[in-house]
Amino acid sequence: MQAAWKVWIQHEGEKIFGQGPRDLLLKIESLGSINSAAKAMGMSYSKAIKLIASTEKAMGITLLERSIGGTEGGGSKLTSEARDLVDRYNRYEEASREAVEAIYQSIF
Amino acid sequence: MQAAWKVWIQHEGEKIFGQGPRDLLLKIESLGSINSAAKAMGMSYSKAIKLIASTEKAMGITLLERSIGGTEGGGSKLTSEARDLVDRYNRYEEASREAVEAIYQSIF
DNA sequence: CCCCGTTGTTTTTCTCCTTGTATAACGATG
DNA sequence: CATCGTTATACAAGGAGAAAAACAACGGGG
Repeated sequence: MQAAWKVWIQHEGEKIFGQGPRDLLLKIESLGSINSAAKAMGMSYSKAIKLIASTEKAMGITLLERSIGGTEGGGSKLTSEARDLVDRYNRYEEASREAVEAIYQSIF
Repeated sequence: MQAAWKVWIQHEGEKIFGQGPRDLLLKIESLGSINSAAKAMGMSYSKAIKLIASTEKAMGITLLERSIGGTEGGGSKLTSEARDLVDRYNRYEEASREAVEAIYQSIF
């Protein structure tokens, strides 16, 4: 029996960024395309692209630099805003984990 | 844009207690029956009863004293173990809320 | 002995979400 | 100019989960 927690960012009651988008962005960064990242995560391309699009719209920032066509077909890279967001979220998540676990231990 | 969080208790990867069961238990305490509590929460009776049953099984404690039949048809009351669990969870949740919001403010 | 509103189980139905598929545009390379 | 693997959109198909419904058992009171 142990503590469990989840943190995300919301706006007007709508979840706009959390673990899912974060993991997807990291995979895109390492693999170079939305398509391969979605496959690697066992997620359909449709879902991946909708996730990215809705996040971009909700946060009002561009997360990816897309390129279509070319020898390799194209690909996507994270913008600096996306990297900053991922970084902040990671720190937010990690600090919360430590805090929540400590609180749990003190109560249960 | 604001912090959002959720805490629960899990065991072997399975979520065994969280906001949902806590809210349901509180409603049962105030209304006196699983049925009326489920209705008040816009939840189906089937879901409510499964939620209670799975929580009792996972935690190994009895949450409700059920009575079937009688003039009023019966009803359910919380056991002292259930009240203790709800109380601990409330403190766990509230302390976590404060901690997580503070962390969010310091990072974003 | 019947009525009532519970608890509890089971089965059916439905709805939402996800996946899958088809289609199109793109552009560097050979 | 044909090829290739992307991005991107639209729509059909499928499945998982929840709700709904049906049914039985219970027991105090009229």
